Amino acid sequence: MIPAALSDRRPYLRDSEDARRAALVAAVLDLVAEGGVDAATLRAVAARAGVTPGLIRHYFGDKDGLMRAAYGRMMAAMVDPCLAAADAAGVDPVARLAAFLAAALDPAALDGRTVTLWAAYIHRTRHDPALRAAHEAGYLAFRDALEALIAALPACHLPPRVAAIALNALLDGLWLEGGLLPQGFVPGEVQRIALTAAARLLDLPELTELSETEGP
Amino acid sequence: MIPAALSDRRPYLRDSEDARRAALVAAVLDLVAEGGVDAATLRAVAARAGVTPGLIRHYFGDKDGLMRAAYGRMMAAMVDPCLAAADAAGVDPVARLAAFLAAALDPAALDGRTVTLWAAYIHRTRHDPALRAAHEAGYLAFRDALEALIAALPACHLPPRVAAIALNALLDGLWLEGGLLPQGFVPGEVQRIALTAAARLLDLPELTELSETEGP
DNA sequence: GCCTGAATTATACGCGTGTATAATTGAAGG
DNA sequence: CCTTCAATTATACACGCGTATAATTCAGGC
Repeated sequence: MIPAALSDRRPYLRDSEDARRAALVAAVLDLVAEGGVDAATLRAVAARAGVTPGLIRHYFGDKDGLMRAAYGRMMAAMVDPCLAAADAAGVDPVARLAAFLAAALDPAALDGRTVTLWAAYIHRTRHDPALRAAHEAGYLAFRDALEALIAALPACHLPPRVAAIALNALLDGLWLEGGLLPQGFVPGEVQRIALTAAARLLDLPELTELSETEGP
Repeated sequence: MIPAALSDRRPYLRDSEDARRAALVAAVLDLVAEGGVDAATLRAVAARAGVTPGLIRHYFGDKDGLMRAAYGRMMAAMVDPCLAAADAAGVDPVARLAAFLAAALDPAALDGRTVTLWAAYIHRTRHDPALRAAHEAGYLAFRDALEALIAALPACHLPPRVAAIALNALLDGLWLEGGLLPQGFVPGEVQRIALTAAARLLDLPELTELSETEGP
């Protein structure tokens, strides 16, 4: 046996399969957000996850498998908090909608990192059928949730589908602009605009004061 | 002199500097739209433009120079038609706005190719200062034009800045969704939703019939 | 009618990539 | 205690990339 001091072989550390998969996926998302898809080379991913490139092949088969897993994780991280916020807001339809909107444009989600990450994947969704399916599923889940929230509203003069599409587009656009040009808005402005515009689209009384109920 | 039949050297064809730059930039945009940024290698770009990789270096210095030029061209192709449509619509503020909106969501602009192209560049705008400046300039030009159109409107209960941001976000989102999920909408639906939502946001009478004045 | 110089092509280099396969490690079962 | 097998690392390979530089071709000035 070769003494540790003389062997430059990387120490052999075991871990659970779940932990390894999670670490590798997290490394991909970090790298993509920092330097674009190009930065997420297998070697860089492995280094950040503290393992060796071969392990990626062991767990994900090839690079496409890794990227697909990372994309699924990203979509969940974007959509789930909004659904959870609505559910946590109780039963009042207006409060539920306001909570959903506020969560969608939460400063954490508005981070340019997330937008960059999302954009970096978009072009792949057009050519990779698996990614495309994941994209459509996530997008429609979000829009359907929005449509359900709108349908539960007391009075809305627009068909729920139309209102959901328009409101969803408004959220997407604000999320995009807020994430890409953070210094173009004063803090909280993006959320306020979303609530104002949503109120006008849906014939609702002003929603803005609802979001300011988070006192210290 | 070696007979042409024996020389496999590519025929030497001269062209103007403008034509060469335009051909190379067009080749970049085509390739990026088709296969993402990865597909736009210097060799592939040169082949599509009918030249040799060395020419790219001659005209653009390095790959970054090429990509910057292509980005500027893309932004102009997205923004200019909207400005032109508004100017061509005469002096009525409402007609001008409707024309601008319709142009922004024109089927040609709504092509998934354009969205893909745009997304493919986004992550670079976060790290490349020159691209970032180009992005901000194009974005703000668009939004300022929108704000000017809104400010000229007869009555608007929203501050022009807020209305412009919201409407711009709505356009961005619809453009995104329409381009990425074309089969998720019936033809013309995206434009109709944009006009309906804009009318509600701006306290305007319905705008939808304005876009249907294009009879044969 | 040559000669200069820009436009264009050709070739070579070094590097990093994804993939494949072999070598090692350690834990669990008999 | 030994065997077995999955988890992990190490090494090798072939390829395409961006860049650099040298060789060619053509047009215009003298």
